Amino acid sequence: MGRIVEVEAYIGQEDPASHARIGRTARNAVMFGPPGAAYVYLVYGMHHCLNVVTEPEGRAAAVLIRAVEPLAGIDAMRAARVGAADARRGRGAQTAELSSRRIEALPAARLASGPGLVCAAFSVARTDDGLDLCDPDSDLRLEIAAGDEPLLVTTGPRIGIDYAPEPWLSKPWRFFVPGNDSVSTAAGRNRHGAAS
DNA sequence: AGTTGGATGGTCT
DNA sequence: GACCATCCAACTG
Repeated sequence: MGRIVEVEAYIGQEDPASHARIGRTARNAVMFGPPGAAYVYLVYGMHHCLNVVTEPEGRAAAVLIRAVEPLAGIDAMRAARVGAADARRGRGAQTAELSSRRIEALPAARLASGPGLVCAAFSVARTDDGLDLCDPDSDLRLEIAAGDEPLLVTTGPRIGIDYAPEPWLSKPWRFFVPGNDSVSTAAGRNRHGAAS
């Protein structure tokens, strides 16, 4: 269990950074479905990314969960990270042990500090594509953080979409908690946009 | 502290 | 056959 501290928005087929830009396909079909569903896909042949479908059926939009601050079940997340690392083949047993050692030494805040790492820590895979994240009985679900004091959120440009033309490339559609240790480092967690 | 390149496979033309 | 909504190790300075 954790708190989401970094997300990115991909809005509509007109957004050239979105998987929906090419229209409905077998991979992105869930994005065109009802809101609240999980859209899970594989990137770079080895990492999964978890999104939440946000707009009514027919309009493709989703929010990518980029980072989660672990709050409970930290041992399970760590074990899942080790398991995900071990699952990769083509590496010698020695390097596998080294990577396992490195994960064991990781601070809890860094267990899900990136979109691929979120899925590794929470054991999210392609088989979770289409799940209803609003189902209170589901193992994988969203909950309202009741009782928490509101967190400061700031914005910045989205990460890893250099192929997208302006103005989309610079749209401040990445939202994160500035200074939070669990925000992804690739995104440069000390940077912040206009709003504060 | 910042940059670079390799791993790796599903998906679409 | 090209293209990735990434991560990490191994470099440079």
